[in-house]
Amino acid sequence: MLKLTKKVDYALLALSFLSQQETGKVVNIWEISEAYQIPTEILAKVLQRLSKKGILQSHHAPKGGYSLKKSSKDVSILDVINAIDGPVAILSCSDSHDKTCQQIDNCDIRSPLEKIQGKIMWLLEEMSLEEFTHSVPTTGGVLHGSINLSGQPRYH
Amino acid sequence: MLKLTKKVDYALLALSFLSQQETGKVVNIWEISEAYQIPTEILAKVLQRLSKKGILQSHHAPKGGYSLKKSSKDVSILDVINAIDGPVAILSCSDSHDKTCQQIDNCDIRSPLEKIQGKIMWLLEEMSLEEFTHSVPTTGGVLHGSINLSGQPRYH
DNA sequence: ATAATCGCAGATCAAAATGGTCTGTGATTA
DNA sequence: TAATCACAGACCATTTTGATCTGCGATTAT
Repeated sequence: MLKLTKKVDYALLALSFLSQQETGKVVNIWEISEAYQIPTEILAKVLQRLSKKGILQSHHAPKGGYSLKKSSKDVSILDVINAIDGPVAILSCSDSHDKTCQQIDNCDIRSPLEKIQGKIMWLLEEMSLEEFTHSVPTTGGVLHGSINLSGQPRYH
Repeated sequence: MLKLTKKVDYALLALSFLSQQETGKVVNIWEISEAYQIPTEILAKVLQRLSKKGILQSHHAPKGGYSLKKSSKDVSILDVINAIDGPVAILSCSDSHDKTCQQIDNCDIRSPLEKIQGKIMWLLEEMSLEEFTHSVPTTGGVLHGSINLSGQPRYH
């Protein structure tokens, strides 16, 4: 299904939490897990990956914890998904060249779907953590402001 | 992960196959399963759901099978996903009101992500089966023609 | 009318992905 | 040097998904 994993949810929640602290504030796992009722062990793994990918800075000591390494507007949802789940792939066969797929040659669905995937990635890249801090006006973004040529409903 | 299920893949392949036949042509499961190496039993289920949702017409008899019920340009990817997997939900908690989610009140990620979900649904609704038949020009759609305000790469 | 050919339906099993737990290690600082 | 924190990897549980099995029901050609 077209669904985010819980780990990504946890990551986003944690990052949202951090981006609402005073900048540079160091927060430990327990505080975050407490705030959102997330099991500490799994949150630990999630935050580790985020720090490996340069999104968080870890402070490995008593009174330590994690802090944001970048400005919240420089971290996109796509960055987070990439850090936690790896690259987005709508199709299971879209990673380079999947040997198991017999019908690459006569597969008509691949390239249209890759087009959609590209657009989804772009959407995810457009939105930054900043949007999670309450007071941000509205999303902006091309799609939002553009004219709906389709005659179809827009869902937002 | 943000991935389509195999069943949806199968459905799209089958529909792509059907939309490339002469209109109204009746094709049975075996032919499709043969063309793409899909297990017949599971393909059967997939096609059944598509016919329940009014995308396919079933012909329940010898020399029977399935045919497209609508024009391929009137069936969107979203229609197919809805028929096979049920409604798209990026977040596990976004179906009406999930009791298990303790922090609905202080959840900052929900509404921004629902916004993204809406846009994804719109993308999926914009693309029809017609795009799978080779000779179609290019996608059209608002996103494609719009100006990229972001300064970021576009992925397509 | 009846047998062959097709789809319909539900139960059930297998595999994979994900979520979660457990145990122990290593860095830093009070 | 002991307390507090992150780090790391193995491991198990759960859920989702994919696939299979069995039997039934509709339609048509003979």
